Amino acid sequence: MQPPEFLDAPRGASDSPARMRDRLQRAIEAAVGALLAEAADTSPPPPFVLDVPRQAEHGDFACNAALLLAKRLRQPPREAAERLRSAVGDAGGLVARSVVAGPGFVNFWLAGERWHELMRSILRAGAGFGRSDVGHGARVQVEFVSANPTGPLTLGHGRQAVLGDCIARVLEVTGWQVTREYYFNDGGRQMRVLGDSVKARYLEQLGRAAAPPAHLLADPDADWPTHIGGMPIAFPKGGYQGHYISEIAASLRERYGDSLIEEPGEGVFRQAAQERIFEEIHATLTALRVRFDVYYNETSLYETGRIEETLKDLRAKDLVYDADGAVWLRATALGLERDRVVVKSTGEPTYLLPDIAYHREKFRRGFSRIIDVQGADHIEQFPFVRAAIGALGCDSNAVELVMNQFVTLTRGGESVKQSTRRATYITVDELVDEVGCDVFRFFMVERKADGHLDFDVELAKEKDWKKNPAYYIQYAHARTHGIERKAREGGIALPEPDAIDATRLVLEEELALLKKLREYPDVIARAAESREPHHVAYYLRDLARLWNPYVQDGVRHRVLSDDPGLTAARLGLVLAVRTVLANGLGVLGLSAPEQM
RNA sequence: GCCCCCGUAGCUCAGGGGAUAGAGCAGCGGUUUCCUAAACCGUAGGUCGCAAGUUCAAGUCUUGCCGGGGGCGCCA
Repeated sequence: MQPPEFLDAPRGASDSPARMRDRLQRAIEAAVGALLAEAADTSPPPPFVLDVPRQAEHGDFACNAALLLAKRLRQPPREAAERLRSAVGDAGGLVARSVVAGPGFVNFWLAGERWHELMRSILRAGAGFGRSDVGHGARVQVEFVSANPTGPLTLGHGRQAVLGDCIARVLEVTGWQVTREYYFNDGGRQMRVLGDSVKARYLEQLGRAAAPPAHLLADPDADWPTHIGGMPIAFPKGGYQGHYISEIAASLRERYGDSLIEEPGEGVFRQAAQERIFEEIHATLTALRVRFDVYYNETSLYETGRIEETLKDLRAKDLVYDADGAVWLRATALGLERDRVVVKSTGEPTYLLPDIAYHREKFRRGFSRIIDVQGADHIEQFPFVRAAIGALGCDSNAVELVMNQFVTLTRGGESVKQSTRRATYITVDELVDEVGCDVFRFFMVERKADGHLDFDVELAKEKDWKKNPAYYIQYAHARTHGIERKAREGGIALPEPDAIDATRLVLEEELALLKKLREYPDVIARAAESREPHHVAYYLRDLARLWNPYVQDGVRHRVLSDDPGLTAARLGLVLAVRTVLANGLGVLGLSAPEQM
């Protein structure tokens, strides 16, 4: 029943905690199989769960297999559980004790020695602890942010930047080869409006045009006259009102004087605005420690003929038709609720067509997994893209959507109104200046992506660091270095992993820490699989909450003591906690300071 | 009208069908000879929006309703 290598393994051999659970899992599977065979039941075994119970009294692991099995064995659950328990036995020395509990759970306690080997395996693995190879080096693309270069990044983009980056990081540590990609949406109407907005401000600054009055700019539905007091109004309806537009216009005026008056908004103005804004976006992302491997230009899809090709291929499959002077995607034929326009009656594609072409390119570029991180405002779009590329022969199941809801700001309990149109919003730059990159990232990634995020600026700015969760975790890490510094001062060397006798750690809080450390690889695996990095943030808070009090109570269990063996064991714990905190902070893209 | 998200402690939120539902902040009461008091301990606080259903077992899954947010264009 047990894998032979387990029995043969030399004591102290690398025995990863994840494998400890796997072994127990296999032992239970075998026992379940035996019980079913005895009952002449040939159906597949039930998918039971073996997990870490909330209550420590319920053991190191608890299994619900007997509850699922009871009916098929025609036995009361607790009786089935008892049979299962004895069939599993000690699982080859892995299990010290097991009991039937509650309605029919089997609770397992691992043999102490096995449990303590965990610490050595953490120290040996170091930065590799928690890593795995479930991705097998497969190529995955994570596309995120993808904001149009029409203005500074908003908090929604900031959240997405951190979220996407953390998803990429957690995939990297689980064996995927990740490409971070930003879809640079540089075609289309929005960019023309941007150019026109800059040109209008340019003309206004030269006294060649009048600015629309503020009350009209404030009203999205307002129409405005062509002239005011004999002066033409150049500013486009729905134009970009941010102060940065005027700044770009002013720099063009300084450089070119009035020689651009006859230039179209779409030319120099648009180009200058796009470049300047993109530089700023790039700088913001850099300040957030977010770096992209690829900036993919929408315009390149036109230049390489991919747009036309996609349209042609859709037409060949009878998935588009002409109506009202436009070209429609026959989405209803793909099971969706309505058809949608892919080429407007003006001859210009809508955003949908390039998006389909782009996703098709993702497959052509060899990604086996494609993750789109998108704001809730784009959610409607996704099913159409997915259905269309599926119809074109791509594996649409390989495309995933990670949706993130918007960010609201509160400052001292008061909500702060954000309005892009009126340019009365707080930018990522401003907020990062205020709270710092680490805090910003932590707050943005701490919440589940598909829920609204209430960013509490007061808490984020909190310099009373015991209240600020980001600092609380970093401080826990810094403390491990504090102890190391103290040890060095006292001439105490850090122990080698093999020289540590972890069985000296017997206090309840020490065992609680070891158990928490053991969970780390599971947390990472789960965060990666579900694309939910917030689990890592919560885990780190939990771990810090165990660690800070432990260090604090320097009377009950001082790390540095007169007992060299105990000191070595506790220094081992210090290093193990540090390793896991540092690895987890790394997955979230936060720094792990040695001193605060 | 249709679609998506949310509804869990005073507030902000975790919770992978399992046992007595958790954390942070804010309360209240304490702790300083200490590896950082930038800390810690204790305490209080809940009909998990409501109602049915599935299940041995529902905060978790299904349906309906109520409440909040967002989206529903030949805009992106």
